[in-house]
Amino acid sequence: MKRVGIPEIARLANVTIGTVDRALHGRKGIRESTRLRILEIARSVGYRPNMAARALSVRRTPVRIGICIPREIHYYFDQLYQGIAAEAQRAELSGVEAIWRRTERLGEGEVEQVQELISAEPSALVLTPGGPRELSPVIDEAEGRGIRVICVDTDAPASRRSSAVCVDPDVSGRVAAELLSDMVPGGSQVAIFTGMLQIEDHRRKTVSFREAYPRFCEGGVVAEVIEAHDDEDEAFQKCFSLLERHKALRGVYVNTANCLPVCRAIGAMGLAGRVKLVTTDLFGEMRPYFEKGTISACVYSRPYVQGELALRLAVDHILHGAQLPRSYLLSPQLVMRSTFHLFREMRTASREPATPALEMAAPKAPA
Amino acid sequence: MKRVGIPEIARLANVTIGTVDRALHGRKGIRESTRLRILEIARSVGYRPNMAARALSVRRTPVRIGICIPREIHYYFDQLYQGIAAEAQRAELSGVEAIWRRTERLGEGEVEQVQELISAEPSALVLTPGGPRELSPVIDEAEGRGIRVICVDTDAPASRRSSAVCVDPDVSGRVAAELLSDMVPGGSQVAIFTGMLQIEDHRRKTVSFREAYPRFCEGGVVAEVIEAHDDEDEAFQKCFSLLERHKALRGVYVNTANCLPVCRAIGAMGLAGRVKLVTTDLFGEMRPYFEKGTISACVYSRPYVQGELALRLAVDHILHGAQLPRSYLLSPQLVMRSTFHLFREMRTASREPATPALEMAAPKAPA
DNA sequence: CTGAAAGCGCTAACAA
DNA sequence: TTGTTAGCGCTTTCAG
Repeated sequence: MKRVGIPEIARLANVTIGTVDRALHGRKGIRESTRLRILEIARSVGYRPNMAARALSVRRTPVRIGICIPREIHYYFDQLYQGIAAEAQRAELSGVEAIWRRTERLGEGEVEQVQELISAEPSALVLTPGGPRELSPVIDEAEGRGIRVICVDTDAPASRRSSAVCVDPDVSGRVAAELLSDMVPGGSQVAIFTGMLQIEDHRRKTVSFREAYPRFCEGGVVAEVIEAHDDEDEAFQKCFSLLERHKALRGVYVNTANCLPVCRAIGAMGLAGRVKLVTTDLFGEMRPYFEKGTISACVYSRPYVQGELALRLAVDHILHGAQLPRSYLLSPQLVMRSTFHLFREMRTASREPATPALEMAAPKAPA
Repeated sequence: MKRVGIPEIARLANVTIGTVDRALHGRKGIRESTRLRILEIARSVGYRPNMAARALSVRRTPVRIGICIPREIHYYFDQLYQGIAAEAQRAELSGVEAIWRRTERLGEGEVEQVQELISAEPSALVLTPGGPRELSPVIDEAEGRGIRVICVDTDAPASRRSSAVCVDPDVSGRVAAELLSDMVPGGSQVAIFTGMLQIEDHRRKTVSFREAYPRFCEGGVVAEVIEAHDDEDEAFQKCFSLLERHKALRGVYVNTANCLPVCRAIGAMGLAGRVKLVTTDLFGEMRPYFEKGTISACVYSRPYVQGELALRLAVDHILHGAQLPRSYLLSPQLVMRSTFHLFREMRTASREPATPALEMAAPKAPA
């Protein structure tokens, strides 16, 4: 029951800690017989190494993990940050140090930042490659130097990155199509609001929705795909005129964070709840539209969870030697009126320090 | 950029490490002026404590966490086990030891097991209180001895347990109602399949569904509530005759793991996809019914995540002094045809993982 | 009030 | 082949 360490094993084996160390780690310079004897003793007393002591002792090159992610966009990357930071704090106990570089926007100046990170010689890098084309050579260079690169949220599939934690945009679009088709009658017309189709993420969500919707909804038609360029006024105007143009419209899928103007336009037309709305991001300002039933569901990529997971993969790999999956595909979380209040993203505004949350959860007040 | 420690601060401040320690920790026996001076220096050099060293230095009593959960039921508790075990393995790095006690069934002999765990004097207990009434005094005793008790999956709200990680069954029933009402026309009749209404979890899901469904679906009616006692044949028979009795039935909500016979009955009647089916648990055998569209959605409590979270709360509390929320309410995960393949539960029925290796490889030095 | 010193359990360099 | 010893950065106790 009591925790025994190397000194105790040494005592039991009538040797010194040096010898025990050699035995336990398969080092050279020890007779096979004593090694076996010591190992047997270690096993019989249930020896477990004290990792804190080890970390403290071996700290020649500290374990460092470089992180390069953008600053917030409608809380999205802020959630990603908090997820990574929460996990990084935990890893600190195990002697892991996080080196942060945050870019102003997704992809902006990331090449330079990542190169800086590489020059710090970390054991791993966690990145959101905004411009996979430009970044891929840098990623490959890092991997060439033995730095494991883990992409998070966005991927650089053509690079040699070791792993990627993402929600597949195709799945995101498809499940939105499935949900929406479940909520409208057969043959219904629906529309898509996106940001810019040049953006990989927007394009793929849009394409997979278009492709999946008619399969899920017999006779269903995607009447329009509208680019609103993540501009509030533009989105409102375009949605408003869309709804006037297509009186038969039964559903709208918004695949950017820019859903509020769409909610407002639908509300202004008195169509809240009648035109089914499926959105993509999740943040505090959406609350009233969940409550009123304007938003029927949200297909959310859970950046907080992705961040935790990405850093955890890195740490588990470095410290435990765990294998890195080539990619780690998460299911998006479906958020609805009955559940939105349970998500940390809904506690907006207040810059709370990262709670020890693996998942979104709202601590409720003591009864 | 370089990491400075207490000795370095001591040098800079022309004091010894003892004094720096006093300043940093607000201990008594230090002049206010020197304390401020040291604090200022620490801040300016960006002091971050070395957690490994602290852990090593301060830990006289090893950190143990007792865990008492049932063996698997349709993979559910097996997932819970794996979640806890995965997190426990990680925590091992930080010197946390897990003590396991698994009961044969939920609540069966748990009092004895937990009492045994208490006698091992752990820092925390993670439990699934199957019989909250009998277990509450034991929980209270543990808390009285300073052992933090964290309930997972099921709660013992009347006890003095420090925290509980759960999916609220009311929310589960409510979101099922919301989903189903979104998928059927107004005024639709639906039915509920449950296990036994004496079981708290079944009852609450059933009640909240009944209460919520008419609110979400105008004119909607819960035609029947059927207890199938988690018996396959009984469920099939009852579902079959239900579907014959109510030709107008548009949806079914199954709130136990016993959904397969319902799927079969719906299939046998040629109603797959026409009668919308919302289920509750998630396991490999459900795959074909997701693929065929028999199951429209699954409201899943993610025991794996709950397990990870519960153990993590315990560890973060003990090691980092993080506060324990009185309850941690998770949102259930909505699983659909487009996403079910992304869940670990859909992979082959996994056996218990082997006991962790005796010795971990030493952290390898970066190249 | 402040300094000095002894470990925590482990690794690693050097001695024997 | 084995033993000895010096730390890793921090907490803690005992002197001054």
